[in-house]
Amino acid sequence: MNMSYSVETDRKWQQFWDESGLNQFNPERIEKKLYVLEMFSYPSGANLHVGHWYNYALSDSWARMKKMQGYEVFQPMGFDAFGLPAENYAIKTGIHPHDSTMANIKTMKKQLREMGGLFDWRHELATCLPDYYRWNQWLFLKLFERGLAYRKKAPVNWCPTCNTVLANEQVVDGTCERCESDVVRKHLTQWFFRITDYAQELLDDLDKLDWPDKTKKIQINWIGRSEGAELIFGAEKGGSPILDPEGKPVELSVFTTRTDTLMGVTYVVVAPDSDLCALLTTDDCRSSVEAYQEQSGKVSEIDRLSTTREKTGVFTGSYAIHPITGERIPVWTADYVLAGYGTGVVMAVPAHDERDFEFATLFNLPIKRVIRSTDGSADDLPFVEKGILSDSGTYSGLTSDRAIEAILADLSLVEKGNLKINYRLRDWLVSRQRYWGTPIPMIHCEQCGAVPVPEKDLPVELPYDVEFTPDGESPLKKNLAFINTRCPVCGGPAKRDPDTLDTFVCSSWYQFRYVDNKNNKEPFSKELVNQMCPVDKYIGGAEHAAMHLLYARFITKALRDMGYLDFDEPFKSLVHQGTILGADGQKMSKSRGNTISPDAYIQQFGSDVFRMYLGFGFAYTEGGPWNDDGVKAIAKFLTRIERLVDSLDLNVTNERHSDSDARKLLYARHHAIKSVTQDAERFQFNTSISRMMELLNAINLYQSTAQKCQKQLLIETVQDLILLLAPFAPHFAEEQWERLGHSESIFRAAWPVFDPDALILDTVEIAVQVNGTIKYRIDVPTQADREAIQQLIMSDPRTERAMDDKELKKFIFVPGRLVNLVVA
RNA sequence: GGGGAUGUGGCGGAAUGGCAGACGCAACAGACUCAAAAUCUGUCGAUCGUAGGGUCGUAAGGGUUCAAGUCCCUUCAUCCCCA
Repeated sequence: MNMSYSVETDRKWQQFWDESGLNQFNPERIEKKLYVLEMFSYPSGANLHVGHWYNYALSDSWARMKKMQGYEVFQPMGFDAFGLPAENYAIKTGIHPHDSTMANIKTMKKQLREMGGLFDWRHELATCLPDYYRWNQWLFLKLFERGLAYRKKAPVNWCPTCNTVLANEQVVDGTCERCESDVVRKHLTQWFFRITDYAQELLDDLDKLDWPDKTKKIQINWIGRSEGAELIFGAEKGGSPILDPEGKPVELSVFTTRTDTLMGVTYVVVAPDSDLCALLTTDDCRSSVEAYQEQSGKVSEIDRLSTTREKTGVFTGSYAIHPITGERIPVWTADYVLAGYGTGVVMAVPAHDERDFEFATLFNLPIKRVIRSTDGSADDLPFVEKGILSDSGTYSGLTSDRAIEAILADLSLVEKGNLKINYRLRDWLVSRQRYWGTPIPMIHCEQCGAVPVPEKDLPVELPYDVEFTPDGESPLKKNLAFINTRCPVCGGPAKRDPDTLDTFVCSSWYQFRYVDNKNNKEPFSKELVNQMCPVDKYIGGAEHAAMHLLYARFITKALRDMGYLDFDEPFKSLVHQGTILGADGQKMSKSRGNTISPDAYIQQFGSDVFRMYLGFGFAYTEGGPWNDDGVKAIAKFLTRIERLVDSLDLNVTNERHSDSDARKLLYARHHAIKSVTQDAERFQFNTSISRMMELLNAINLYQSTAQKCQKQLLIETVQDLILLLAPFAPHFAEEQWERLGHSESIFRAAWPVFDPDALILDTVEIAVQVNGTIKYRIDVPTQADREAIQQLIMSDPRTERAMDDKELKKFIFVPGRLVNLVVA
C-alpha cells in the first residue's frame, strides 16, 4: 500500500488554513452563527490522549460539515487549568503548578493544531490566568450580593497523618490514598452557592433541552424532588421540654412521604452529624453518643446509605412527643440518617420501612403495624407499599392516600404539619482548602465579619510564592503577605479567605467568556452573549451529566436573574462521546500499561487516518476497546481513493446519457449523500463512513464494468465523494480537491445535496412471509399498490406451496419492505 | 447501597416494531508473482442435507404483537457516576 498522504500533507494544509483564516469566526455573518463547543480540558500530562482526540477531532468533523452547509461556525478552545493534579505534581516534584500548567498548555495547543481542528484561537482562554479568574471572583461577589453565596459549617475529609484536607477522589475505601491512614470528618466553615433555590426551575427546564434522555434522567434523580409533608414532634429530656440556646422549646421537624404511617412511629432518629444531636443528648448518654459520633464520622456517605450494611446507633436519652397521641417516643441517633438531607431527623416506622425495620429488630425497639394490604394479599412486615390503615385510631380503615390528607388536615390545625416538597439536591460547596485555584474574594475582619473585596480591587491575585507541603493549613494561609490585609469597611487589620474556589466554578460560565474573552471591563458583553449564546451543540463526557452540567445551568439562570443575559439555558443541544478503552477492554491508564499514544499513529499514517478510524471503529456515543487493525483499514480506504483520483481523466467531455449502469451509480451517489448527511448530523460517524465506502465500491464497480463509462458522471461522483469525506479527513480531502483542479479550500465549497429522483428505482425487492417467517423474496414494481401486489403474490407458485393449503386470514403489506400472509 | 447504561458472528459494529449481521477487520480459497508483500476476485452466524432447501439464532426465561435485537416483566453479567 503506497499512500502519498502523510503528515507533510497535514502540515501543508494546516498552514494554508491558518493563513487563509479558515478557522476564524466572521461576526458579519452572525445571523448564521452556530456555536459548537467541546468541553474544555485539563492540561494534564503533556500530550493529547485518545480521549481528547475522540472528543475534539470528531466534534470538529461535525463542525466542518456544518460550515460546508453554510453555517458560520464558532468553535473556540481553552483550558480548565486550575485543579488538584497540578498541585499534587508540585508537591511531588517541586515544579510550580503555574509553570507545569503553562508548559502543558503550550504542548496541547501545538497538538491541537496538528489534529487539524478549526479552532478560533483568538478566543482562547485559560482559567488559571488572572484575566479569567478575576471574573470568577466577580461572579462570587455578585452571588454573594444576591444572597446566593453563604457560609456554613460542613464536613471535609481530613487525614490526621498527612495533616491535610483530602478531596473525595483522594479517599480510597475510607483511607488516605497517600498514607492509607483512616480519614476522619472534620467540620469547617465553608462557602456554598445556593443552587437549591433553583431546584424546581432546573427540573422544569429540562423539557426545553435537546439532551440525551439518560442525562436528563440523571439530573432529575440528582435533584430528587419528592412530595411529602413536614411533621412537627416535640422534644423533652428528663421530663421537661428541651430548650435551644435562645430559650425556645426545640421542635423536631421531620420530612416524610408517608404521613399515613404516622401512627406507627415507634422511635425517632437524628443524624449523628446534625447540630440537633448534641442538644438532644442527655448527660447520662453523652459519652456513648459522642463515641458513636466519632465512629460514624469515619464512615463515607455512600456506606451510610447502604441498605445492606449492618445498622448502628445509640439512644440519646431524650424523647420526642408524638404530634397526635402525645406519646413519648425515644430519640436515637444513627448514621443511616444524613444531616444534609431534609431536616436531619426522621420518624421511624419499622413496620413499613425496610431500614427502620432492620434497625428496630437489631435494637429491640417496638414494631407497630398500621397498614394492611388493600386486597388482602400478603403483607408481611416490613410492608412498604400503600394500603389500608389499621390500628390507627380514627384513621383506621382509610386508604393511605386518604389518610395522608386527613392526618395533615388535623395536624395543620395545630400547626404541627404541612405539605412540603423536598429536594435531594444540596447546596454547592465551593470552598477548597487548596492553593491552585481562584482565591475567594472575601476578607474576614474581627469587627465587620465576612466582607466582600470591593470590585475595583479585583482580581485578588493568587500569589506565586507559596509553600505546598501539607501541614494542616491551606497553603495560602501560610503566605502572610497574601493573607494579611485591611478590612475594606473599617480599615482595620483583617485576613483574606484562605480557600480557593471549586474548579467547577470556572467551568460554569466559560461558555460565555469565550465569545468576549478580551473584555477587561466586564466578564462579557451582554449584547454579544445574547447573540452568540446559548451554545448550539455541546460535546463532552457523560461523567459530567450531574455536576458540571447542573452547575452551569444554575449559574446561567442566576446570571439571567441578575440581568447579565437574557436566556435560560447555556447548552441547547448536548452529545456525549463514549470512552475509548485499551485494547484489553480496560480503561486506559498508565498503571495498566494499556494506553494508546496518538502521536505514533499520526507520524506513521497522518492525522486524518487516526481521526477517521476514531469515527469508523466505534459507535460515537458508546466508545469501546482500541484495535490497531482498524487503523490499517482506514489507511487502505484512503489509498484507494487516492488511486481513484489518480485514474481520472480530467479532460471533460459533455457526453451524458442515461443507461442502467449510470442509473445505478447515480443511485449509489445520492444514497450516500443522503445517508452521510443524516448520520453525521446525529454523530453516527461510523455509518457515515460506511456509506462512503459503499460509494467508493460502487464507483469502482462502475469503472470496471460499465458498458460505456461516462467521464463527466464519474468525475462528478468522485467530487461528491471527496466533499462527503472532507469533514472526516480534512487534510486529505483538501489535497484530493486540489488534485481535482480546485484552487479554493474544499471547506468553502458547498455540501452536496441529494436528488430524491435518483433514489427511486423501477422495482424493489420485498420479502414474502407466511405467519412471520420468510418464505421467498420477489421483485415488485415500485409503484404497485397493495391490490396489485396481493394479486402478484397470490398468483406466484411459491405462495401456494408456502401456505400449505391453509386459509388466508389476513394480508399485511408494508410498502417497500415485505408482505406477511397470516394463515390458519 | 443508590442512580445511569450496556449485553447482537472469531472481532469492531449495522438495523423509524417490518428481510438480523450493513460497512470493515480477521480467516479461508483463488488471480497476479520465481517468491513474498501489496493489490484484485470470491466464501464467510450455527446446524442438518450431495443439492434444491430446512431448522435454530441478538445474555437467560416469560409476555404483548400478524411481526420483537427493538416494547413490557423476571433473572444474570459487565461498565460508568455519586456533590
